[in-house]
Amino acid sequence: MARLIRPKILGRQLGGAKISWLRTLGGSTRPAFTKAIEGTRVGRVWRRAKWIVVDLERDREPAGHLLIHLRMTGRLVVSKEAVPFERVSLQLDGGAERFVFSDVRKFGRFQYVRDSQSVLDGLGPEPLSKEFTSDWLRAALRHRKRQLKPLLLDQTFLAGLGNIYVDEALHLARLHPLRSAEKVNAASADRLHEAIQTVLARAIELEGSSFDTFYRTPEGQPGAYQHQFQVYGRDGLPCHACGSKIAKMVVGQRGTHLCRRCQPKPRAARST
DNA sequence: CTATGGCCCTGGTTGC
DNA sequence: TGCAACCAGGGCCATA
Repeated sequence: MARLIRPKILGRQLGGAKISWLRTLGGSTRPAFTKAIEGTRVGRVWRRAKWIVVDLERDREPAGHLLIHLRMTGRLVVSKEAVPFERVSLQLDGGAERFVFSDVRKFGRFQYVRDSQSVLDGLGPEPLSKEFTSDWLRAALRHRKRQLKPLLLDQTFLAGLGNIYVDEALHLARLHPLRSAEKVNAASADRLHEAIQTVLARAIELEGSSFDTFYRTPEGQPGAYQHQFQVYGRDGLPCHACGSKIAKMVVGQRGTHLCRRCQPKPRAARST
């Protein structure tokens, strides 16, 4: 999303803001937000974990950042037309185009911060960075007692994985979501490391997963990773690897999909 | 440190 | 057919 929206806003000047859902701003008031944004120019557009970061400049000097989190149904669009479920929109270059944050469920954030550290500090490593090595993962798992699925969803442990990609990565690594992290042996940790990178790289390449009317690129196009799903949303269907039925369970209030044959349950967690 | 559950929201799907 | 219950790419917070 950061990469796709970048060419549409880079270097452009931001004008008036229209805020139709206050909580989207994440705590600031309409006047404070508007004053901070108006007249700034878009510098770098980058990403950290699930945050899209838009660096702002005023007279070539740093002037804070927009921190954008799409949560479930957030979407970024540059458009002259009205966009359904607009929550925040910013004039671009005083012209007809607007930079719009649309969000059906209103969970997303489009907030201004002077300093991005407070929000971005404390996040785990990027799964596609050099920092995230199989050695790092092996060591990190060794001293954690949590179940793999909630641990991998924890952004302070590893940043950027969501429900779909955790299920897909665990299946590819042949690991049960309830397995305790400390009981993952070195070979399994290495498989998990590789699976996480494989799944994420491929999903980014295919521009994400679109299985209903939400979840679109800024062009309104669907992604294509949903065609690669091995387990997510495939409960009751045969596993592509072994043919047995994909199961669905609830782990940490999240729907969790797995193949019980490819991802056998560890003895200690055998009761659930 | 870990686990659990409520809450924030709306819309599409499921099931009676 | 109609309507209520349930579920959804996420994350915060309080409590135990």
